[in-house]
Amino acid sequence: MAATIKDVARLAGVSQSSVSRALAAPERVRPETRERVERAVARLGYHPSRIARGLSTGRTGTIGFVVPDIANPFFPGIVKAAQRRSREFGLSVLLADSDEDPAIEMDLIRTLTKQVDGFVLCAPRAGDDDLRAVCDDIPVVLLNRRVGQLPSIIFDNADGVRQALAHLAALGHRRVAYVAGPRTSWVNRERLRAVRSVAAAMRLEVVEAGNVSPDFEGGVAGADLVLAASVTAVIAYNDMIGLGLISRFGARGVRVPDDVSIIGFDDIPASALVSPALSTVSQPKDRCGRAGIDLLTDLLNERGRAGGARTPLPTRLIVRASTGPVP
Amino acid sequence: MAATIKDVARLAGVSQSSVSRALAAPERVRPETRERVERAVARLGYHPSRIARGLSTGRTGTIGFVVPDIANPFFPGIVKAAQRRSREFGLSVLLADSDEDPAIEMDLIRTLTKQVDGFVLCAPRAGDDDLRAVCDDIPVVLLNRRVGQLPSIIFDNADGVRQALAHLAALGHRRVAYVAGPRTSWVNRERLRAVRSVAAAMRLEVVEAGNVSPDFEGGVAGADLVLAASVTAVIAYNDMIGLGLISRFGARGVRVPDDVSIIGFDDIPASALVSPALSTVSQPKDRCGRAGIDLLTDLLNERGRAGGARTPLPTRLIVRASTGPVP
DNA sequence: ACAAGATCTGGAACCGCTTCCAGGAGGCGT
DNA sequence: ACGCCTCCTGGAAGCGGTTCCAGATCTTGT
Repeated sequence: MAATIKDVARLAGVSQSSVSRALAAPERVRPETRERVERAVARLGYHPSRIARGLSTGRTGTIGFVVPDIANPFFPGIVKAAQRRSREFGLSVLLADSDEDPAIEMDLIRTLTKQVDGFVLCAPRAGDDDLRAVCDDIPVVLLNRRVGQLPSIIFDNADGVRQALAHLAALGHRRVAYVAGPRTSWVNRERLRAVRSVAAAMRLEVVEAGNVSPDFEGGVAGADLVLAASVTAVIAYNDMIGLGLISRFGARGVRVPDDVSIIGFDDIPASALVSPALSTVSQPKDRCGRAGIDLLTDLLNERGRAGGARTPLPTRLIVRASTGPVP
Repeated sequence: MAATIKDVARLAGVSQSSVSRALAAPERVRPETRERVERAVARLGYHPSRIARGLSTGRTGTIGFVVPDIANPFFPGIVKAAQRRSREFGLSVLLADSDEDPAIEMDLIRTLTKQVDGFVLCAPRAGDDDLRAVCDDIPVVLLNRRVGQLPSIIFDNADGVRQALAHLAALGHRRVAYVAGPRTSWVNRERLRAVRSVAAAMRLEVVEAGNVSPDFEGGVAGADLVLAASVTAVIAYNDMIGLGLISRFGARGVRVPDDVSIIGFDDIPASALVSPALSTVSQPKDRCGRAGIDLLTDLLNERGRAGGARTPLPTRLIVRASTGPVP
């Protein structure tokens, strides 16, 4: 059906090897040969079979991208950036959604291992040891999580927390709540730790509310915890929780930001659209996606695990309408 | 490195062919042979190489799934369902995001054609002829769009519109606006046509506002068009526009639903969370994703283009807080 | 007990490409 | 004119499976 390298070779009147070379390393064949091959390729509309190439080179030209939930608005931005970057490298992205289930996740990784050159892994729930095991088999870049010295791309959570607390402190708040996400989440632990230490340094009082699930419902539940703690400001583990807080506060007659200020994390699209718009710590999702692919391709090319962990990506506080002076 | 079929054959003391058979068609080998193979497989942790299998069978075990924008909350649900279904079939899904660009889209399709067995294509912007051309090369299922007799999965837009208008009519509305999406969108044309014919049948007056872009900003822009048309209810091409309408109405002091009722399309997650919550015509995204994969696998198995187009998936009006009696 | 058939098995070709290897053609120094 | 090097080229051996084919073994009917 489709033209193969043989057809090209025949039409160009050269050998298969020459066609292969003309395509892969044009400088290694005579200009005339190259031109004949190019003409034949054009006439036949030939595209080399990635499968066959994969079999002989051991490279598939595909990278696996695992996310816990593509419906979580935090991820699409990252995935899109990663895909764009991959396209520039001529790589394809095999996206896998683990449905937040660590078992499916490892299963997915195992079956995909055979058909990808490496993984970009966003696996908040998997065990450290599982991840280490995967890394032994195949190049892996971790996203939004650090495990030992494994290559990873993370955001500067501590600095994000610092910006958020400085903002609140400047508005006169002295007592703030942190609505925590899942206890097992590496990012949650990072943010919690940062909240504690930064608050201590700034002489702010901190109360921990939660853990709640990292979604709208979690925020709704968290709102009541927060109200019981009589604080004037709250930092949420993420924006979905923040949105839940706003909604529930509204329902309970608590005004935002007059009675209580709210800051989220992630800057998901919806945060800019609700009212009041949610102040949030934004993370450069596109840079994250790009950096993940870049680091992985480094790993793929220079066998010598290029770089290992990278310096964290900067975060930035976006002040919107959900934060105001202390009442 | 990894075990190959040869290693298994050696360890089991049988030939490669027997190993292959024992794995692919266990009933075609003696039970004893099968057992020896199974033991060897287990001891070696052998998994056949999909690449190699692909080369000799011509099947990759991967299907391409193209969406215009994975960040559009309409798609993740569909993609997730498709992925789950694919997993059941032992297929992988190669997700590609065309960034709403028809050129990238066709490019993506062309490069992916070599590495997938078929496509599920959600391509609202591509030309009919381009799509037909793709279908000649490789099995394709279209999503949310009908092109001639090409296999496709669509929703029952007309019935959705009917439910929406019936709801509004029951609330006493006589004059409603339709805020149209992109002129080139097949779905928009479907909905527009349905709005016209159903409204005529129900003796409702319809004014068309738009076309606007199918996002929040489009809704904001559409709101002013709607107000200028002095209607008491509006149907938006999709929920993002609906959310924009709600927001802009709020900013202009127009109360929803007291002054004007709003119905969207798609039932994206955010619609349930805003206030007032958006009434909307919901489409079974999970069934859509599943059906897409099912239809494609049918196509893949029975060469004879199984079924062609399917009957539309049912839509359902979800009444929330954005619709009320005519003022 | 023997031919005919059904079952099972191993060898080998093949899928489409890359890459190693050996050899021919041409350029250069002496 | 000779040998040596470099540059190109074609042949062939893989990569790891599947599958066709022919032969070996085992049933079965008579």
